[in-house]
Amino acid sequence: MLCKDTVRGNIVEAAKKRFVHYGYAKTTMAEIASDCNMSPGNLYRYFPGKLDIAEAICTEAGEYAIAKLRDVMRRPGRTAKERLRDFLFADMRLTYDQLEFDKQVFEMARVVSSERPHFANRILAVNRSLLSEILSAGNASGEFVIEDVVFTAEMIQSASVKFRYPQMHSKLSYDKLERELGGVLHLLLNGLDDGGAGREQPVKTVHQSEAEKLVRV
Amino acid sequence: MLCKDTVRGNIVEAAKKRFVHYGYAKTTMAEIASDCNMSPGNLYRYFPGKLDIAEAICTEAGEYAIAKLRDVMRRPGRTAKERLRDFLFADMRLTYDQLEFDKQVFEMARVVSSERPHFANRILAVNRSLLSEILSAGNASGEFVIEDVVFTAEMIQSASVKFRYPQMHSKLSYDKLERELGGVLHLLLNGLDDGGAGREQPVKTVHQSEAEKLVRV
DNA sequence: GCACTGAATGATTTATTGAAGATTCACTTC
DNA sequence: GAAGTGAATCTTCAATAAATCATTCAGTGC
Repeated sequence: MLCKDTVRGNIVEAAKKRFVHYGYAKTTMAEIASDCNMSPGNLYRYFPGKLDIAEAICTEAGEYAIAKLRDVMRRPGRTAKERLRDFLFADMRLTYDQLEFDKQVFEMARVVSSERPHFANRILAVNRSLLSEILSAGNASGEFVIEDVVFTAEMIQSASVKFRYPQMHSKLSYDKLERELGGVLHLLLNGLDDGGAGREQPVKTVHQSEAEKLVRV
Repeated sequence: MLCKDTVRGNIVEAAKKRFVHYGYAKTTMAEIASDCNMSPGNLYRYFPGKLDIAEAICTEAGEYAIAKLRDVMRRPGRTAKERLRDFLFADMRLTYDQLEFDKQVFEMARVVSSERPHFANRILAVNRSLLSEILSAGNASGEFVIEDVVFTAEMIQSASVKFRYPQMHSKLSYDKLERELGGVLHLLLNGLDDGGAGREQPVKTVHQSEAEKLVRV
């Protein structure tokens, strides 16, 4: 959180209120300036443009999320597998809470990541570095035997894309998403050819028949 | 492929030519009708509307893709793992070839799957049933020990979402996608805690440093 | 010369409206 | 009466006019 006492911090706070309440597109620079008791022109002494104010807000939110994830990651007394699970679920939860229920925040995030692709990449890279940390710890403890930790982190990101992109969330309830992430994680951890002993997945023949009914394309 | 001799088949063929050449939006019912030497009104004796003609075309394409995947799946003398690999790569390749290079086809697919969500679900369900077949064969041969085959097929679909949605293709070259699918597949097959012996992944410290440089959010 | 103003500028968005297109239906043809 | 017509209707699209807005900059006050 930027200091509210600085002019820059003030602008960010004022803009955040407007963006969250009315949306990015519907907020004008004049309104933000007016909220800060200054003229529109003066905003440009502190930010190159409107988009940069939004980016600053998103950066703040990103930092908050990273901090939260670090907390989750570093809870004591957990195995690397548990940490990985905690991390992926927390990440999904953060995205879901931030973007699923707030149209305006979603709009802002969409604009920023489409106009500033670099921004989204940076977030993804930080996320990957945290994942790598977990994997390395798992290597150290003997739980994992991973040669290329960063590559593997990238693959975990690829496989969990569905749980980090809100466009996909739109169709699925949080419960459904949790179930799916659980299933994918299980595969990622154990692979397809594990022993199969002590698995919690029940055999659901209902699914089979449902799927079969649909096979008519 | 529908029979060209039926009126219905004729309409589909004429519409396909137009849609592929000029795009869905830019093609008018009057044009399709004219190509079939009939009046626009008469089209409605054979299809409820324009969208249904597009859906018929997509269904045809879907059937073609399924047939191709069945061929790939049933190549003799392959292990279940190899079959799974073949299947996922072929699936990605089909999507890529059909949608990545043809703006018009992509437009049609997008319209149909957004206006007729049911359609996309059916395709996905068929795909899943083929996946299940592979997994069951793997169970039978002892390669896999999977309790709930259909659930697992669903999870494989979740984890490979990135490789079946063309929106995501936009940013990545085919080579990059192949590399990623290879990596994800490796994880899915072997899990994170496998022995690590005889792995083909080289340790690429380049990645590490690249990622680290970005970690500045 | 640093912090700021506010009118000027040019880009973008919104509203309006005329045209084009999807769909319907009363009617014809064979 | 099954197959087909084409003008009528109602929706959607596209062009453009009007307004709004982001951004700039010459100028003000301290």
